[in-house]
Amino acid sequence: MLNALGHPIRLAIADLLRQGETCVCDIARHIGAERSNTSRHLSIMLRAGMLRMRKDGLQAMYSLQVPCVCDFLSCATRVVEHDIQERIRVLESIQST
Amino acid sequence: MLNALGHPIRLAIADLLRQGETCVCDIARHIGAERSNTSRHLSIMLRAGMLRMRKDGLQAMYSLQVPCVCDFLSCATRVVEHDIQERIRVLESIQST
DNA sequence: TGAGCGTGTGATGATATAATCACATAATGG
DNA sequence: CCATTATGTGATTATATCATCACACGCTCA
Repeated sequence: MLNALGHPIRLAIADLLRQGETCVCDIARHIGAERSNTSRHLSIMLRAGMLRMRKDGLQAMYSLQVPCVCDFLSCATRVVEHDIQERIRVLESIQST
Repeated sequence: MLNALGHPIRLAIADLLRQGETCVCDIARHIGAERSNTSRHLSIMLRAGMLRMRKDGLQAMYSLQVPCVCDFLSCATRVVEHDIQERIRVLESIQST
C-alpha cells in the first residue's frame, strides 16, 4: 500500500478522493492526467486494497476503501510540513553565518 | 517519503529502526541484505528526510528522524491488518456458499 | 605506517514501472 | 440499431529502479 501511494499521480488521486467518491473522468481532469493512465493507476490502488469501486451506469466511481487512509495522509502531511520547516531552519542558520 | 517507504527493504529498515539507532552492518544483517545495497537504500531514506545519520568512529549510525514516522508505521500496520481481516471475511463468505 | 574493518559509490546488466496509442467492451440515448 | 461516451487493457517504447560487483575512502589499532 505504501508503494501504491509512492507515486505522484496516485498520491494526488488519494488526496482528491478524500473529498468523496469520484468517477475516472473527473479524477483525470482534476489531476491533469490522461484517462487511460488514470485508470491504470486506479487499478493499482484498487489491487492494493485502498480503494473501492462501483459501477454507476457508464461511470466507474472510486472512493477510499479504508477510512484510516485519511488519517494516514494527514499524518504524512504533518511529517512533510515538519520536515520542510526543519529544512528552512537549517537553511536560515547557514545563511546567517 | 511515501516512495521511500514503498520498498520491502526500506520498509524493513524503517521497522527495524523503531527499536533505536543502528549501524549499517547490523541493519544489513537483521534484514538479510547486502551491505552495499543496504547502504544505498539508507541513502535514499536519508535524502527523503526520514532518517538521521551520525558517524561514530568507523560506523555510521542511522535512526528515524521524525518521531511521527513511528505513528505512521503503526497506522500503516493497522490499515493492513484491517484489510487482511476483511479479505479473510470475504474468502470465508465465498467458501460457505 | 600498513593491515583491517565499516562504509559509500561508480558501473552495469536485469528487471520493473510509467506513459502513450490503439482498440475492445459496455451502457446510454436518439 | 447505431452513435456516443466512459472505461479498461493489450502492445510498445522510454525511463527508473534494483541488486551486484569492484573499488576507494576514512578511521582504528597493532
